[in-house]
Amino acid sequence: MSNMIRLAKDSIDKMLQDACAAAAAEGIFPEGAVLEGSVEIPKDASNGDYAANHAMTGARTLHMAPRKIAETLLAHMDLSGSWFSSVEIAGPGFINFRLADSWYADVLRCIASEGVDYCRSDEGKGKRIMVEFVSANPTGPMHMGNARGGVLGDSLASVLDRAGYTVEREFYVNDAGNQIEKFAASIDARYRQLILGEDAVAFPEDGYHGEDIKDLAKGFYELHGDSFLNRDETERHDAMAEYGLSVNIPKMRSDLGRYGIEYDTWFFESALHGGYIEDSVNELTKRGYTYEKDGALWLATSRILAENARKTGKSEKEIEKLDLKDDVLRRANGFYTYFAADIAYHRNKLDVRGFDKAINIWGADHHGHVARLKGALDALGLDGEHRLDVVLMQLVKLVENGVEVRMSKRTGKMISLSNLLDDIPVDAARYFFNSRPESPVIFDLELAKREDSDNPVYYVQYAHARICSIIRNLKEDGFDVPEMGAVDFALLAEPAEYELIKQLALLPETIRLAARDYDPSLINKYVTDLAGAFHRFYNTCRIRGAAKDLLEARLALADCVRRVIASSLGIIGVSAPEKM
RNA sequence: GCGCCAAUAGCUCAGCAGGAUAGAGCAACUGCCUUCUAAGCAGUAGGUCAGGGGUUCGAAUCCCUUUUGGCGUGCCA
Repeated sequence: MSNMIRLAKDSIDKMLQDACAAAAAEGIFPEGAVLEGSVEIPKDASNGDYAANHAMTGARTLHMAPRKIAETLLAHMDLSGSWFSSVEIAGPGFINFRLADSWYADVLRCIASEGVDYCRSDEGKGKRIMVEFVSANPTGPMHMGNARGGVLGDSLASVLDRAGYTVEREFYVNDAGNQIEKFAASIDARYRQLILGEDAVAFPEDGYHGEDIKDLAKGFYELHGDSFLNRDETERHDAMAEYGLSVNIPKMRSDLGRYGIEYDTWFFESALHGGYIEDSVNELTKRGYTYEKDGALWLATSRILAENARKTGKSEKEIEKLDLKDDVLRRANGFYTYFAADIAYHRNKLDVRGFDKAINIWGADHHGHVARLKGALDALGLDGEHRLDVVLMQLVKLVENGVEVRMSKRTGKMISLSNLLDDIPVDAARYFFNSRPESPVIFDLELAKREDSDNPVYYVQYAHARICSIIRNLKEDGFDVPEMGAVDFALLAEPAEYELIKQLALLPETIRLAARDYDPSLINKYVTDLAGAFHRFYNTCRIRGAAKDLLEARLALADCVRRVIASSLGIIGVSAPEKM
């Protein structure tokens, strides 16, 4: 609840504004002078704990040298009663502030009193957000891209939850449409090959070639023998599809569960096919955004997007460069396209189920789809531009011994999510894949298997286990973690202690940024930095054996670190072991 | 062709709504355990932030351009 970083920055800004107003009142600054600037945490702590650049940005508007402005501001500023012990001018005109003990003590008091809620804010105001992620085709095993999408989506959902949104996780099951027909035809061909011999039955050219299809055919055969051999093709395919999905969907669910991912909703595409897709398309027609051509029904995507672009001030030339195209909604054969189903699905999210916002985690190969889907929702009056956000993640490149391995179902060179989890621990995989979505990931399987003690995730977990061990030992000595009210935090005055507390204070701000940027990887970086600050503290500041008051203050600090590490790891789905 | 994403230490990556001397882990080298977990800490070495222009007090960060790589540009999903 308490973002001590924000509060400190805001209080600095306020002091500077007040000083500016005071200087203006004396006629030193022009009347009504307003200062703009930002307060940052300098990389180098010798430049203070916070640095303000107001004097430099104000140079132009105030017609005064930056350092002169800074001097004037300082002359009109009073630090007494603030969180800061000193302020000085440095470099080209930075105003550097140093934190006082009161701030450090307040940080620890907040963590102690707010407990698990320490990292929560109400910034999201309870708005309902749906995060849809993975949504892998149920026609085969999940791959490395799904592994990454699963981590990013689940972690992002947790981040948004901590940031005060009401979040639901959803998996969209594509259990209808073209690829299911292909899936069924593939199983059917394998089934008949099983009975009649491989050469007797042609395998569909665009079918799924994986071994898993043969396994499904075998499973089907074990259930039904050759009783389906002479049935009507439609009947056969329906049975095959139903059987295949009944095996694959629970498998996806259990694999994801193993990965620490639980969904609130598994939404089936087939539920949209009972008239809702048709209704959605009709609605677009009613609103005048469709037309018929070559027997198909088209969405005037180019018109919609061009209108949107004009609203944002784009020139006709720029719009022309967008190379906009229209999309088919209903094919000449009468079937609706995937795009039509997707429009209906997102209309369902925003309209029927009333989410304030829908966030999708998609592979970068779908990026061409984003603007079109948003445009279609705009056309439905659902403001897709603002209510649908798509996080595009770059795909995973698999490397073996330094050589790229092309993943393809055809060659069988594929590492599925369940294979991955057989080879490396869940914690390592979750930590590894939680990287910036727009950066490509190079996954070296040999390295990942080998990376046991070298993996940064253990560095973090080790810090947690270390603290637990310290607490256990001290308990044997008769010391429990003290009540925070009884602790004299002013005793914590070592540089390593200040650094550690500053790091603790950073979590709410990190969550705010991660939620704003849809980038849960910021939590990885944060918790790694926190673990580092703790390890340094551990090496310079002994707890056991210190004088009682100091021991208790340090023990209380260590316990705060333990709780913050545990809750940070919880956000990214990594466990916090008490022993290693 | 057009569009989107990327390029930072030998390797994997941080740093990106502009801020001070570009960071971390791994790998290499040197130290630190008779005291709370050495899966740790301290230090050394390692860089044309892909190349070139521009914007300004200040650019790895923003803009333009070139190069390289990935992806997209379906009556596929």
